[in-house]
Amino acid sequence: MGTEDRKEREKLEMRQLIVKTAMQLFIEKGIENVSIRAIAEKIEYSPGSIYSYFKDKGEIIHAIHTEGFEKLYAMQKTLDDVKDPAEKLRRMGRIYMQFALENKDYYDLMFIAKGVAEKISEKQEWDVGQRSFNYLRDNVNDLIEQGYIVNADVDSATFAIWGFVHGMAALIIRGRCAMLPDEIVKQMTEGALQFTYASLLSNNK
Amino acid sequence: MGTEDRKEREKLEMRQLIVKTAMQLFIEKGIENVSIRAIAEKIEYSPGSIYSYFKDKGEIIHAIHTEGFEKLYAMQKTLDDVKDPAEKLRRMGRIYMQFALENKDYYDLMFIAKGVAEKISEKQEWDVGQRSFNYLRDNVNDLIEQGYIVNADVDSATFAIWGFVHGMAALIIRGRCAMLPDEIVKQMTEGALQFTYASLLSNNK
DNA sequence: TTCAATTATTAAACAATGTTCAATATATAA
DNA sequence: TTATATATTGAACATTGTTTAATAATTGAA
Repeated sequence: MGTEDRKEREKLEMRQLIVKTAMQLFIEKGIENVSIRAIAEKIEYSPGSIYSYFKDKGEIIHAIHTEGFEKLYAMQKTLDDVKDPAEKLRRMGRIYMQFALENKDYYDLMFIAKGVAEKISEKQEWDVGQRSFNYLRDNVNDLIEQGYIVNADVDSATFAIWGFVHGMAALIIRGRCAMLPDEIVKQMTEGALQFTYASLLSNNK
Repeated sequence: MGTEDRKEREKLEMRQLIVKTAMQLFIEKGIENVSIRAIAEKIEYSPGSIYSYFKDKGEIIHAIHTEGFEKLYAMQKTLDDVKDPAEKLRRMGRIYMQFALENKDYYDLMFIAKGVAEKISEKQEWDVGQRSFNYLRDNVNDLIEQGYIVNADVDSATFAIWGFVHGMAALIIRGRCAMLPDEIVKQMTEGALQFTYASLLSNNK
């Protein structure tokens, strides 16, 4: 009897509906301004019903968070066939900033928001983030092996590069550049990327 | 009659007491887990009373935020008599990271938390932050003039350097390095600082 | 000192939040 | 059709930030 399969499928569809709706509202009204009640109302269920599908609000956020990492990794994978690690690094930086600034709500959940990282250390679900981190780390390793980077261990260099792009993204997303016109911020970001990558990648290769 | 002066002084003392108590609780229980009621209880006043001294909770947070910038600027000023801009940059980076990691709650409010930056663009109170930013920017300008930095405009380079240290601080403070032991993170941070500053500062001066 | 006016403080109330749970409705298997 | 399992509900709870009318304390003048 396939009714159990169907039930399971329906349960999954309901979960996806909740996550999708939550994300819509997050983008629309800001992450903090979305209540369980608002999500419930939009999908025309009672608030209590959501708790049959998610343990708590954090679990919904965590589901979106995972979705975000899938998106980011998919964008990174488009660089698979870039051979030169220096060129790959430059492109990765731009892709990262592009993802962050075009998906501010996802990025916020993934790398900035509180109450998400805690879940991560509980579960083993950092995997999905680790995958993206390793994609960068592997490339930094190539950079070192091919002499583009000297006098640095792979982890320190990776952390530096990640910190650099994350820092710019986080400052912008959390409004710490709000006193400057958007256009200027854009120029500064591009200028910073060029300056930094030109400096970090030794031309004495 | 000096009673008005006294009243004003008392009002100020009360504000300071509220801010001080709020900060204590923030550090103790985490910023999100501190209610107006909890602050009121600790100073043995009614919750409503606090609203005679602050418009809303955000104004309390903003007061702490300003205090944090005073602290940071004071630390920056200890580098006033460092002549060599390269050495000054290296030290500034370490001071920044030190401030961030030893005052995580202040740093969070100043550069990461939501609902604080909004207040800033309302008022003209970004000044206090601008002062710290300019301290870095002036030094980057010196670096350019003295040939330590080439092929970069001052704003892009400043944003890059700020982004770099902020990125590392924010990742650590918001638990995105929590899967690694503290000791490793510390080493990576130090390694990243060395690697980055060595790379950014041209030795072809 | 006494009294009116200003100021400070409080307690209660509001609306909104996340979450729980007994009651109800629905769908399933016999 | 009936009994059992599942899904859904709506009301309730505790907690939040904030407002406000009532009360207490303090002030300056008579």
